[in-house]
Amino acid sequence: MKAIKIPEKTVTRLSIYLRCLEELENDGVVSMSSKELAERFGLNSAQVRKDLAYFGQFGVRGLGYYISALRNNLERILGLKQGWEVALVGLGNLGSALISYKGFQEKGFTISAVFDQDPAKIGRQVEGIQVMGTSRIVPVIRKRKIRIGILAVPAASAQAVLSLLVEAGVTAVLNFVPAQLTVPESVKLQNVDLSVLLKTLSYHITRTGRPSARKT
Amino acid sequence: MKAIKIPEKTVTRLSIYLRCLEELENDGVVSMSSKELAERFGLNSAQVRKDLAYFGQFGVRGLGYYISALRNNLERILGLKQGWEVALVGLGNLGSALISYKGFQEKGFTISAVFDQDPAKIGRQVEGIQVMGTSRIVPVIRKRKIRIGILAVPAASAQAVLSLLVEAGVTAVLNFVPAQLTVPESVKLQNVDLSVLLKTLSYHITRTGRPSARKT
DNA sequence: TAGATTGTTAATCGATTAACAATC
DNA sequence: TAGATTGTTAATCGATTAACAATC
Repeated sequence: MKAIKIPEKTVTRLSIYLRCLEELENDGVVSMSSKELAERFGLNSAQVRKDLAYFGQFGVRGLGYYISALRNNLERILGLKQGWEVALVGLGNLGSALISYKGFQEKGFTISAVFDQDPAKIGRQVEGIQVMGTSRIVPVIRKRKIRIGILAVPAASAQAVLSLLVEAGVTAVLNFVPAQLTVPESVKLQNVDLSVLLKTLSYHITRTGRPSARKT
Repeated sequence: MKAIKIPEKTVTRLSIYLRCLEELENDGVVSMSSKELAERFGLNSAQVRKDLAYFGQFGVRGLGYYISALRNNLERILGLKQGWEVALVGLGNLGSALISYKGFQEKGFTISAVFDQDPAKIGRQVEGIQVMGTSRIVPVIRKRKIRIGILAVPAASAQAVLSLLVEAGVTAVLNFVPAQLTVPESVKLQNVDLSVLLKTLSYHITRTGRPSARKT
């Protein structure tokens, strides 16, 4: 058994390829070369071939890739052949937003457990799900064997809640909390730090744009 | 004038450093070495020094960095000494979520214009802001000199709306739409593709975890 | 077969890290 | 001054891209 490490960036690109392949399939396209695909993605054709080659040989020399077969393979590789249950912790502004956001469901990710520590929220129904207290995190997630968590709590309690999620058996967390959090090696922590992203935009404007839209 | 290109990753790390410095300052810490700082960030000390060195000499040899002065410098570099107005386009699930999310405001980013193409939404007040039709994007953003846009519309209309934002003079866009969009060189498009992030998690579980939590 | 395109190796590019002279 | 730590150069590492033999 060889242990070729697959770059994180490759996995990210794979799901971008997949999105594009779904569109192509809908348009009735049967096959395409890595060169044509790369143009759509705005990438280099060698990169497309190399990304795919990490997982096997999916192309046909002289012809290219069959769209439908490739789409199928990418879904399998990414683990999208099955749906996933997701546990959301934190029902503040962002958490509430996420639970009513339909985008996750469409991709096969179902928020099926919601936790908050506010007694005023516990017991309420949100999008058909009863909100539970944080003391229920470990038993409920364990029982239902949920593997994905979404962390949308205040920064101060983030590490404590994250540890509970990990204890409960979650192995992948989508983290919206702007804080330096630690997880065991085996757990994947995917950070979505909106304030960092905005600051990057601020930097860009400051460096490249003429000053304007000042707000006091 | 020299044109040293500053890596995107450096800018991202700068805003992570800033968050940590704010905490340290609140704790009354006066100074710290790059080694100690790097430990907090989970990074290499040489990287911290190099990231900072792109922008000037902020340290004191033999001592380290004064927390307060460094925080101040990073705020200046990132363009956070001023507040920024932000235009939000798309008042669906995610857009509604974002407008009530208080996290942006706290960091000095104020959503001050909201657009949607749905006649049922136009004219309504949301968080004290009157929703405008998409035909108002160009005149309103131009008039108010807004430089940052948030894109939260359906994929099908994303490119058209994005082009309007660019036409209106926006130079930085936080994009939540999972689609391949194009902007002029001068415009910074920051993608936040939640479904890609979830698929990365799915991949991680599939590769590393035991199968479980199957949803049909 | 001739033309096209893959899969893969080798070259290039860029980012991270180690090392150290400069200097507080 | 002696000890510590910066700023920066050089070495290393990893990811992207060019090139091409294999082969449909």
